[in-house]
Amino acid sequence: MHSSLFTYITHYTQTPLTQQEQALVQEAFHPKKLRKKQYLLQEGDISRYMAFVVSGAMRQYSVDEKGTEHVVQFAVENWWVGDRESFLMLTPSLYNIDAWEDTQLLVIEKADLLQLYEEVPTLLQMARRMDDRHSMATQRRINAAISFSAEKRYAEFVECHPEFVQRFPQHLIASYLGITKETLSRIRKQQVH
Amino acid sequence: MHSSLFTYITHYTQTPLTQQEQALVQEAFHPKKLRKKQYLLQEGDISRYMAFVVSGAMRQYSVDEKGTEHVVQFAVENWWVGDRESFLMLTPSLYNIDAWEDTQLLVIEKADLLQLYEEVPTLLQMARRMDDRHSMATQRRINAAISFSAEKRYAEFVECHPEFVQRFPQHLIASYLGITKETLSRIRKQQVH
DNA sequence: AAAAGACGTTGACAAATGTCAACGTGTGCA
DNA sequence: TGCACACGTTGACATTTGTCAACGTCTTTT
Repeated sequence: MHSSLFTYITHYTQTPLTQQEQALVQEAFHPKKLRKKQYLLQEGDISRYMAFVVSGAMRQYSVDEKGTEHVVQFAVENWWVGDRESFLMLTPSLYNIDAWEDTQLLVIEKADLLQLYEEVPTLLQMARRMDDRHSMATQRRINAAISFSAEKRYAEFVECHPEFVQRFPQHLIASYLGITKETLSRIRKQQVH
Repeated sequence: MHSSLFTYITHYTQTPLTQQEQALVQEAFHPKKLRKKQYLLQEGDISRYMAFVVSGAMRQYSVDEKGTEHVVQFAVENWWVGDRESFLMLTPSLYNIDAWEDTQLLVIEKADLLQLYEEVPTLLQMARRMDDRHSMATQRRINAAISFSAEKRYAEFVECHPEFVQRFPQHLIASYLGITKETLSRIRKQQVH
């Protein structure tokens, strides 16, 4: 159950965990199963844990006054989910996180994570690398949002996230790109030519 | 010259630097003056350093095929500038960074920064806090970009960044919000009512 | 098997935003 | 002093995108 997490950590740090470290990690991360449509977090809740996706697919989204959903983040195998702002500040979250498919998670509580950072320096290193990657990706997404047309944003999305294109329906991808499902449908129709 | 940086570090970590640590920091960060319109970084360059803004105002922006500029980030006193992606990956930057006003910087090279992280743990702690704040801010900006109307994005911007509203002209703020200067002008006209 | 719902598509129309050109006002430079 | 330039505004118009309703196809549920 935890082995994909070990693989992930090693992949990002080039440093295998010792047996003892593996034991500490295994103890801190608790398996959790979510069925399709189940919530991991609801708007207003405080995100008291972060979770590693072992298998399945999740999404993080906000809901506006009209009830329209806006996908802020997708997550599939070997991604992390959790609202960072709520987790860090212990404030009510602005977002919902739910399972788009039946999903296997490894969940860790904040206090345990902080302690684990002390005990397993490799994990801290991994967190830093992840943060770096995350900040680069968000910078690009912001630049795309303010610079590119909907058509170009979609093309970039398909190129950078083919795994999401197969996994999530178009109306969710549209909302991730900040457009409606109808607009995305028309963009796709044009591109076939 | 370096005192505002010391103040900043202490503010974010609640840990004053020792005399010796201050000396190390002072040695690693080099003062640099930029006149209005001077570049710190040009598209295609590799961002070999990060810089702390002591005084003045900078902007980071991309330029599209049509030659239109899109502001990705503003930075004034007590902010950091530098293209993180280029800095971390040592790849050519997609962005330009230039001085909007005459600006005083404290510049640090990558190798020196990494070494300083080892020597001054407080600095590492500061970096982590900054990254946390940065990731929370970008998450909100992305959510705004995909969920809010131009009008609402502007309202939020004014509320969250009054310092930028006074400091930068409207056409730059428009480009930061992903709209044209004409649209921003009309939004502002409506809101006066 | 039937019913309900999710998903994608299409058309007609409305609303938001962009484009282009013109103008007035400052500011700083020659 | 005068001239160029940056900035913001406005109008007319084009383009993009959203909204709403309808429909067909699947899949899921009953």
